Amino acid sequence: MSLGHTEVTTTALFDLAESGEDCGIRDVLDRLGDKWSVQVVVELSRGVRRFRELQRALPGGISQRMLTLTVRRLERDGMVSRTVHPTVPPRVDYELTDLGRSLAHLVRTLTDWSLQHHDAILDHRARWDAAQPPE
Amino acid sequence: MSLGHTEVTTTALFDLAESGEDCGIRDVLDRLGDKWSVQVVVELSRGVRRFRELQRALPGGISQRMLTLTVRRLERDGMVSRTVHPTVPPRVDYELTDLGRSLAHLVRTLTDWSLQHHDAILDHRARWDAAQPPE
DNA sequence: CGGAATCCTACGTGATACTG
DNA sequence: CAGTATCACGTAGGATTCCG
Repeated sequence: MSLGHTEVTTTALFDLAESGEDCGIRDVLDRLGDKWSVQVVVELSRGVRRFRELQRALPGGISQRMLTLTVRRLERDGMVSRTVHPTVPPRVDYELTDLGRSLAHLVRTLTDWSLQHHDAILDHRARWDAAQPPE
Repeated sequence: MSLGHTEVTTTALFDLAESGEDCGIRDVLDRLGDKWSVQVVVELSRGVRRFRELQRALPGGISQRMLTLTVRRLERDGMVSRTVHPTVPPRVDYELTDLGRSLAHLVRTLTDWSLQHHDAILDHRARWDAAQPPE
């Protein structure tokens, strides 16, 4: 499947405000920034989910391919555990790990911030757009 | 320049864990997730910066085009103020707004979390990669 | 059911050249 | 200096098909 092993993603050195060190924030942002990871983490924070359950639960309609890629990447990073039950038909359960639950808390912080400031952002946008070249 | 007005980015409804409401988290994540915004915010959190200053300060080497796009989007969202001094040669100062400083705090939270868990993530990745089909 | 493999497209990003 | 305009490219993501 090739999830693009680490050499690719570890491009980013990043220099933080007071503590002038780089950190792995790029790895985290790459996951948070993609289209589905956050939604998957949120849904899994509600409990164990099977593959199709997860797919149907996500608003917007994720494709099988993207759901597979997303849970695989989360699993690779240790956020999600994947349990295959050798039954027929097959059954695969996905669940947040401790690390994943920690990430869920972080996501919670993000959503809280978004809720608080989203209106202000949209407001600024509207003003900025209005001030742009009438074209 | 067309920064893709709001219709495009407001695709995401998003359902949060306990509070089953959607919020503007997608707008925020789109900005946090792109390649340069976080670095720009961090650099600006250190003080006012001119265009070239900003460009030279960013590790990795951002192109003029991407720096322009990045600061424009941040300005559009109300995170950054842009001040043009009508001198020759021109001088343009960029500075975080209150909203931008609030975002900087959020970024701080993100980097802290990353610092705490990055090792664990890399660890899991190494293990996952090693466990993969030897191909 | 839970994928993998393949093909295709849109968009984010980079490189380069030009301008006031 | 601080941009804008063009082109060119890689890749995230979607649609479809096939498999155990």
